[in-house]
Amino acid sequence: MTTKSDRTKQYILEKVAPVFNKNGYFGTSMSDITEATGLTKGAIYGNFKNKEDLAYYSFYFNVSYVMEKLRAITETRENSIHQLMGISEFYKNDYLVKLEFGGCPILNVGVDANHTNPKLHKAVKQVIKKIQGSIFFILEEGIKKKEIKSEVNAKEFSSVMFSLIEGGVFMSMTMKDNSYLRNMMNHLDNVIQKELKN
Amino acid sequence: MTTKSDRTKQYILEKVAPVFNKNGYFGTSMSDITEATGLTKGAIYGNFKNKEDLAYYSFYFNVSYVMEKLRAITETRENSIHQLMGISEFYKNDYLVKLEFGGCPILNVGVDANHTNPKLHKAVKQVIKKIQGSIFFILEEGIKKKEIKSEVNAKEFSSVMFSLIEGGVFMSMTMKDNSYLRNMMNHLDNVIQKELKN
DNA sequence: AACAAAATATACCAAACGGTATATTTTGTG
DNA sequence: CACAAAATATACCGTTTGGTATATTTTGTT
Repeated sequence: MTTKSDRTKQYILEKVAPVFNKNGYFGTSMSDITEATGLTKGAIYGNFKNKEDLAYYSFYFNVSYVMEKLRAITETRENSIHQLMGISEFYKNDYLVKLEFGGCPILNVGVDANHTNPKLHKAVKQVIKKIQGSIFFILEEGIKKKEIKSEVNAKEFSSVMFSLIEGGVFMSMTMKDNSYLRNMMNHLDNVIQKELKN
Repeated sequence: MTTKSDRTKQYILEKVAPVFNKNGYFGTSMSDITEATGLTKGAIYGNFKNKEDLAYYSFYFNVSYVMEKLRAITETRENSIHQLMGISEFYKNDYLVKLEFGGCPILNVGVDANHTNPKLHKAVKQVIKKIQGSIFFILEEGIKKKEIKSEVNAKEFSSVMFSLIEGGVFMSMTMKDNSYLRNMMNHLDNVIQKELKN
């Protein structure tokens, strides 16, 4: 059973998470937050310890969408090559539509929190490690199943693949031009076909 | 002849530009600025119109280092392939050393200003266009001189190459791990050799 | 429907914010 | 070295900041 507080917490995150994602930690004030939610400080501070706490949960709220999508892709496809291509496809199509959200929370908070908020920065690092770990796992399984060339360095490739994604996301977001991310994912597809596929 | 004001302006930028680069626009307060410079508000506002103005010049101050380096690389090398490899080399070696600076200003301000500061955001877009334009020019010249395959899409490749760089920079900065950018530049070298070189 | 507990609103706090008017000091020139 | 102009420091402004104590309302249970 969900309590009133649980529902309000969720509601607040829904409204506030995109604001943090767009404006950053210092760029988001408590009055931005009360305005976005239509609630008062009493309600906000009754549900979250402080601004940092709220930013922290907002980050995970934002990141959960991507995490869920990636999980779904890797679960519904058996072949490792198809899994990797699925990720690329996601960023090529679905992802850019979701940019009303304010772009990639990993990128945004990664930059925003790097020199200013150790707790948030640590959270970003953990999420990156987790996603990169998932890619690494797909690669290793693919090598085992002989779908992927045995000489592929899974650690290195997972690093490059994630960097490719974030690079494309940054450029498309900043330039307001989808072609950057699309070009990057086409490039990734090409690399997968030529360098990975057995 | 340089006036006192000119010298102070330069001094302020030297001290303040890294602070803006690290902490972002809202994360940098006027007291951070007076503290970093050892000057008072009177001196700051006597030399810059306001905080935004200072952030604007700080961005160009930060970006000038990279611009200068890239210019030097393309000027000292004749062959287009060597020019591109030179850029990769720069990011692999020199660049990571300069990270005390607070990372790539294009990345940082690109993310920071995107939804909060149109003037700064516009400045970032212009710088990106300029650098990407330089890469594009190298590619086209290389194609003309038959150093680069004629079927290469220069527009697309310049887009991918810049995205590769920023992706690697973001990951290395966020993860505090040089290998991301190094892996990306190795990947770029590989692509240049295999897909570009005639 | 009563009523305690939980949740939200109101009213307030000191501190910090960006910015300015003015006083003081430093600078360069005759 | 005098002296006006330029540059910097000081003192202050109203507003907003994140946060809290308390009053009021809403909620769920008997």
